[in-house]
Amino acid sequence: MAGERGGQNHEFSKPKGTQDLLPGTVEKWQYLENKARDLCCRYHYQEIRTPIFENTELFQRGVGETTDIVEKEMYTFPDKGNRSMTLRPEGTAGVVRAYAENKLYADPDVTKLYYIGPMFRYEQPQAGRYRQFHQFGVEAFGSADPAVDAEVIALGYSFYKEIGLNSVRVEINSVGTAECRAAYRAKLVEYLTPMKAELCKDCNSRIDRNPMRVLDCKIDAHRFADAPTILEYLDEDCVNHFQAVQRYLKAMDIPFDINPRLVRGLDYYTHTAFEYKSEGIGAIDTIGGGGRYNGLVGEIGGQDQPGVGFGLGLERILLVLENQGVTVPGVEPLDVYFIGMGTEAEEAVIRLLYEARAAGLTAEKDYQSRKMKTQMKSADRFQARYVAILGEDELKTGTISLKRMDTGEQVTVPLAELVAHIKK
RNA sequence: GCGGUCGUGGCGAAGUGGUUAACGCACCGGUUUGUGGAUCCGGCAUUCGGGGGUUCAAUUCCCCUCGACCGCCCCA
Repeated sequence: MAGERGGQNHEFSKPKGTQDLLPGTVEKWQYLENKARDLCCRYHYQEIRTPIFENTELFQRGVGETTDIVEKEMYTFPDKGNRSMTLRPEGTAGVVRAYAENKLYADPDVTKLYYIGPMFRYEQPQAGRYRQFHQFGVEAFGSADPAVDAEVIALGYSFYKEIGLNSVRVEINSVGTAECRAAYRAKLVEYLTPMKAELCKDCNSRIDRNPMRVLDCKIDAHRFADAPTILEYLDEDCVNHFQAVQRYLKAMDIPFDINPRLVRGLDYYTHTAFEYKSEGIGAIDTIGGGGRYNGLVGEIGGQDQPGVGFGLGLERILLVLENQGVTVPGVEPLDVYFIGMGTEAEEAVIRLLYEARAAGLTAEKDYQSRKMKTQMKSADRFQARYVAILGEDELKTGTISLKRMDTGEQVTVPLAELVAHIKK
């Protein structure tokens, strides 16, 4: 699990649904972040950092007024100028805003961006769900080429593979254009309405709000085997686009399943919608998702440009990694732990420590006036490769005792050779 | 927003309506003065999330509250 146990019997405790990432855990985060950066570099995506909060209206318009996110999950507050601000609930809206505001569409090439950072949604926490969570996401603007859809899907897929997650499934769908969706929606409502009385309460409310979601209902799903699918209502362009994406994925040998009922929770998607799924986080199986959003840039106020991107949940990835027993690098061991015996030696050790660190070694000493035996235990805990001991004898001769902790062998070397001896 | 389970020392974890709240791990100290990872010895919660109530008496019973975990909705 990514977070730490919380103590409540203190004056303050962390806000519900948030986590303190302590030493021992942050290394895993750094590992994921480094992998993401390296991968983005190879795919030729560049990092963008946008504000953690934006004008509320950006999300209302960008994400969609009728989405769950906007209707009930946003952290919205007035600032001192009485402007309504919102902690970003997802990454795309802010990046699109920055893209438009900074006129990045002037770039003659496709603009390929990535981000890593916290997102906020006011929800009831559970396994794999937090109020502050973190996403690694990419956005590519300026091309409607289905090859970009495929590249984005491939980038996410590669990320999972490279961090050691081999069981990720890719599901794709096409949600068409607004026009295709409207036609499909009408048909779907037509299909569902006669059976309305037999459907569960949730389904009934969803028929009006978002009929495509009804098909996903856990209670009634079995009744909809013969329901119309969006794929039957795609126009020629949409079909061509969708088929091209599939061809490109096959060309890269990226396995995927078509899920005609895949619906994403954000209103802005057009054409391609996809999710990455995995077992191992309790009731939740989506560890990432994305799609194409032609029209969103124009909606946000820029010169219209097509776009496509994804967002991956880092907490969820970490949970899956943990459940699948994938190990990631931990704390760095120490090259050398210094022990000084006596006031004079202590002072010399201060200097040696400084010099060792300047020379590139990972080095530490005791700061609690503990006796030597205890300091040796510390060195052991820190997995120090060497312990360097300086006492009166060594001071007199300008040497230092170096003990190799794995073999236990100890040698006395001239001070001048200390660093070189440890480095080899 | 709704539902379930739970809340004892740094961590894991027992426990009972009533004088000193097991145990394990970790940590600290010691086993004579400058040497770890083994053993042994000793130390380590005036207190059982917070508040209120019942009772002669509550960590143990009741209520409220906060929090954690899990699930529903929906998603990362």
